[in-house]
Amino acid sequence: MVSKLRQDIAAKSESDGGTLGGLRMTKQRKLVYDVLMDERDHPTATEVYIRSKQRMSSISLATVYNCLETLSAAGLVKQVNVGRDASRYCPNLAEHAHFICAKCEQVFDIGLKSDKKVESVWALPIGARIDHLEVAMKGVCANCNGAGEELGGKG
Amino acid sequence: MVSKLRQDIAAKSESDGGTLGGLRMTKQRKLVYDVLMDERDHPTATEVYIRSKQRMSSISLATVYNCLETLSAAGLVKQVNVGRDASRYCPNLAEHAHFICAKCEQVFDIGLKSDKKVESVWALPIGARIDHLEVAMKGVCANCNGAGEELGGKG
DNA sequence: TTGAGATCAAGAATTATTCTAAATAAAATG
DNA sequence: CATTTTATTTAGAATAATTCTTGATCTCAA
Repeated sequence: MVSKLRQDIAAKSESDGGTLGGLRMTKQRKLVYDVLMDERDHPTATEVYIRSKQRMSSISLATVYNCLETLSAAGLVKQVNVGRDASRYCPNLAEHAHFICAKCEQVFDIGLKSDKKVESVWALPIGARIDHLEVAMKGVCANCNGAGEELGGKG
Repeated sequence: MVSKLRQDIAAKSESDGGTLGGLRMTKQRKLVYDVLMDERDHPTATEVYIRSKQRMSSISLATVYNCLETLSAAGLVKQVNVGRDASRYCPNLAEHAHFICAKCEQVFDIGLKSDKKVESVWALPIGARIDHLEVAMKGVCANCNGAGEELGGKG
């Protein structure tokens, strides 16, 4: 059902307007969404703003925030939080965790092992309703780890 | 080894000063730590500040931030982040996740099921080093769920 | 075309947090 | 014990991300 939604959005992206699941697909919203899809590197709101401005110079930062918020609320993108850093945004709707490298600051999507479920390891509180689960990891990526460590790089 | 550390801190808390694993246990640091131990409800820095001020009226917010940062770095407390909310602090050193209720805003510690490991469900990137893993859940707690829903409360 | 409601833009406001600089306290040295 | 050194605390300024406000603009439906 997620991929069905994807197709619908792609279709909308072709045209000029229309709605999507009650969400009006305005030029700005489409643009922001396209920016996220084009380079799936978990940009921050400011980075999305910079990229969006290259294609629509009139767009404002506030609008980018609005769009990201709207798209998140509609379930079309995910807001990614790692520690206290600025939020990042991600159009990968599959269940996944995030790993950020403390050196190069790249963010990686971490998928579930097949047949595994996140909730399976936690002693969840009985009677509670879990609406949202976020898993964030910080460390050093394979590339930065080992390689370059002795060069005394930035981190 | 964690509980050994605990005892040491408790001991220090009795006396006036001393060091602990290279960490100088100043009045302020002890106070902040005691505040966290006395009411283990995951207070924010501001809440810790308010409680600390009741016992040492001269303490400043900056110092509370300093102490929380120092204690976190020393591994004596954990900084808890859920979404974009203000950080909360927790002296529970066991591996656990956090669940925050969107209605009453209470934070619950969620333990691992016995014999389970967090990493077991994730397809971790080969060659990367994971230093830190944080699991945050949001939803409605057992108490707020079911009870009170029809009363049209705040959230 | 017109009116209502949604969305956008610009900039002000807010909030949590960090930084800075001076004052104080504690530890080390003689 | 007096002095020097170093770490910590304090108060307030600064920062950064995000949200809010207001007026303008757009879109939809009649």
